[in-house]
Amino acid sequence: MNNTPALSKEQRIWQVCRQVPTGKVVSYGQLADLAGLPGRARLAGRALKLAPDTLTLPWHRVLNAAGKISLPPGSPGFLEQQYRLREEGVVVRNGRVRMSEYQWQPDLAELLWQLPF
DNA sequence: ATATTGACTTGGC
DNA sequence: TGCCAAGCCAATA
Repeated sequence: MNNTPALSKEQRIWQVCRQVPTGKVVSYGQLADLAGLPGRARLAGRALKLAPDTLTLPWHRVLNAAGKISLPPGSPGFLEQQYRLREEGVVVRNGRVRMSEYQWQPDLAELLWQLPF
């Protein structure tokens, strides 16, 4: 029988975020969609904010739908995200990246295999 | 119990 | 390009 406890919405967001490959990015809305939470972009943002550092999530690969870093420009978080993205070879100009070039397009069947739900 | 606040998105102008 | 209004809903106030 199945004793696996259901994952919280935040945990599902975290699980999907873990699958985003180096050098690629996703939007909050896309992250929510892939986690089975359509229309819940805000929840995705909140989930990342609440994520424990011990999870070492690639949170920096998550941008808003316009391809822009959603943290306050110049803030510590903004600067760290920009730095981390550049470390992976992602070109960031004015706090923004070209989604047409870097947006992750996952193979849904494969993603399904990876996720615990 | 009502109101405001977000690491957001989309459509319309 | 940019601004605005809706829609979203858990957490805060």
